Amino acid sequence: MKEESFFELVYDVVSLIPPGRVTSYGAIARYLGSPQAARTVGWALNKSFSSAGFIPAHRVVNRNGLLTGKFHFGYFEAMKELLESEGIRVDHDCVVDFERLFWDPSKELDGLAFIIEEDE
DNA sequence: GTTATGACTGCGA
DNA sequence: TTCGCAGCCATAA
Repeated sequence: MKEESFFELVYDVVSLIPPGRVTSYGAIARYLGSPQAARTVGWALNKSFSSAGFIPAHRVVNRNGLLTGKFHFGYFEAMKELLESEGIRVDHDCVVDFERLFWDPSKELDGLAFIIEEDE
């Protein structure tokens, strides 16, 4: 069963991001096997608003820790407030201590009984 | 069916 | 240092 597409996997990974943590599009994409498919990750999140349940897309930022998709949340401070609500400090649309809060699925989920990457 | 775009990333000049 | 281009997957027109 792992017929899930790249698209579906994004939802799974993003949904697994623990509160107070953030990750990058490239990290997710890399975990899925295509580090350069980060664009698709962002695109998936864009649809997440009208697709799957709630996707903590606010925990997903670009490699610089910059809230690049903030303007997709309705208003610019929405993403920031969501992050601060989880204890993540955001300064000028940039995640503070981004590398410290960085949550890498290929690391955190490495070895865990995840849903994908185990169809063999 | 093809073409264009998108919340990205990495490398080259 | 900054600027520009190419690559990846999926959706929309």
